[in-house]
Amino acid sequence: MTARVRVFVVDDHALFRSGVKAEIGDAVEIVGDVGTVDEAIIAIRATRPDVVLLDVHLPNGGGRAILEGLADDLPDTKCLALSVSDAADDVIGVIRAGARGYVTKTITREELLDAIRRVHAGDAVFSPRLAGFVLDAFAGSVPVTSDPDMDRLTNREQEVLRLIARGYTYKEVAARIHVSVKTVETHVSSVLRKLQLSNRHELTAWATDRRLL
Amino acid sequence: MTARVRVFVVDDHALFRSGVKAEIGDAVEIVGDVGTVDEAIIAIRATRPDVVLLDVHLPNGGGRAILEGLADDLPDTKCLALSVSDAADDVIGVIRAGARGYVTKTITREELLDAIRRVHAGDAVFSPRLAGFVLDAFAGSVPVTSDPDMDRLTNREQEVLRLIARGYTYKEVAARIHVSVKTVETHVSSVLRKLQLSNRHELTAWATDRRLL
DNA sequence: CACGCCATCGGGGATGACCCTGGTTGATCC
DNA sequence: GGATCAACCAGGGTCATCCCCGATGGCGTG
Repeated sequence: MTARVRVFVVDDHALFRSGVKAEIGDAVEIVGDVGTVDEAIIAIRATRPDVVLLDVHLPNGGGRAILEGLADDLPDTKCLALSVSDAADDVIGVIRAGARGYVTKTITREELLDAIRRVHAGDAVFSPRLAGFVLDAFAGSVPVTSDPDMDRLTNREQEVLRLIARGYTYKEVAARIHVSVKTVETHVSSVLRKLQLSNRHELTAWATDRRLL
Repeated sequence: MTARVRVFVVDDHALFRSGVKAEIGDAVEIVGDVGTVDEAIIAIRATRPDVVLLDVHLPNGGGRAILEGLADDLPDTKCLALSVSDAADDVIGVIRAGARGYVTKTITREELLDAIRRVHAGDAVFSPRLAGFVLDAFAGSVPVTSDPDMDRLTNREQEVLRLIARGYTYKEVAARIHVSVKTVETHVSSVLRKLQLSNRHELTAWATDRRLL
C-alpha cells in the first residue's frame, strides 16, 4: 500500500467525525468531513475521495440522498455506510442506492480500517448479520408484511384488483370471472376508493410495490 | 458450541467429498454426502442437516435445482454454495435461489469452518469479491445490456415512453413536455407500433421489465 | 432538389375507464 | 324482523385511450 486511502466523512454529529479522525486519521488520509447532505455532495465532488464514510441517518434525506445526488458521477469513489441502525430497511435502502458496504458504529478501529481498505479494493463489506437482510431482500423472500389495506377489501375486490393490476380490461376481467362489465366497474370503484387511489395505473403501481402479482 | 454442526456435502466429485470429510470431519459432523441432484434432495430432507455444502455445477440442474427442490421446507437448513467458479452469473443465480453464502474452493480449512459456523448462525458469508457481484445485481446497476428495441425509438419517443410507463395521462405528458395532446398520441402510437405492443399497460410492463423507470 | 425521417399538430370516431345514482338478492347478526 | 353488508347489475355521463385519416416545417443524404 503505497498511498494512503483518501477518506471523506459524512455524519451530522461533529463529535463522531472528530472521533473517526482521531481514531483512523493516522492510517488513512481524511480529505474532508461535513454534517449535511448538501455540503457532502458538493465537497465529495470536489475532493473525489477513494472512500466515503456515510452516516445513514441525516437530516434532509440521509445517506441515500447523497448517493443519489452523486449518482454515477464518481465511479472510483466507493461509499461505506456507517450507522447505529441495524434495521433491515436501512441496510437495504442504502445498498439499493449504491453503497458498497454497511457496518455499524460498534465496529472497532481495526475492523473499520479493514472495511475501508476492502471497499476501496472493490469488495463489498458487511457486518455478517446485515448481509442476511440484503440476501433476503434479494431473494425476494420478504413475503409482504401482512397487509392491513388489503384486509379491508372483500374477496371479490381482491380478485378483481389482481386482474386489473395485471392490465386486463374491464371486459376481460368480466369474462374471466363470469360477471358483467358493470359489476367489474363497481368492484374497481370500491377498490380505488378504499385504497385512496385515483386510477388503475396507481393501482398497478400499488400492487407491484406489494408484489401481489 | 456444545454440539457439532451437522453438515451435508453435495458435489459430483467423490474425491472432493472425501477431501472435505478428511479436512473438516473432525470439527463438524458430516451427516451425509452425495453426488447427484436427486439423491441430494431426498437425503437432505431425510437427514435435516444444519448446513449443506453445495457445489454449484452439477449435472441435472446444479445447485439451484437442489435449492428449488428443497424450497422452503427446511427453514433451519442453510445452504453454503461452494464452487470453483467465481462467475457473477453463478453467484447471483444461486443466491437468488436461496443460498446463504458463496465461497470458492480455494478456501482454507479454517476459513471453511468459519464460513460453515457463520452460515449456521444465520449470517451470510461471501468471498468479498463475490459479494460485489450480488450488490451490483441488487442495486440494478447492470444497466440493461444496450437495448436494440429501445434504439429504434427516437429521443422524443423514448421520453414519452418513460412518462407514459410511469402512469401519466396523455394530457399530463403533454403539459410536461410542452406539446399538444395530439402530439403525445402520435408518439405513443409510434412507440406501440415499433415495440409491437397493443396498449399502455403492456408498455408499462415492458418498461418495468427493462427497469427503465 | 427531391426524398425520407422527425417532430409537431388537427379532425373524427370507436372503445375503454371511471363516476354517480340507483336497484335486487342472499347471508348474517342482534 | 329490521339492519347491515357482499355481490350482483343497469343507465347515463365525462373524459382518456387508441386508431384512422391528414397536414406542416425542419433537417440531413444522396
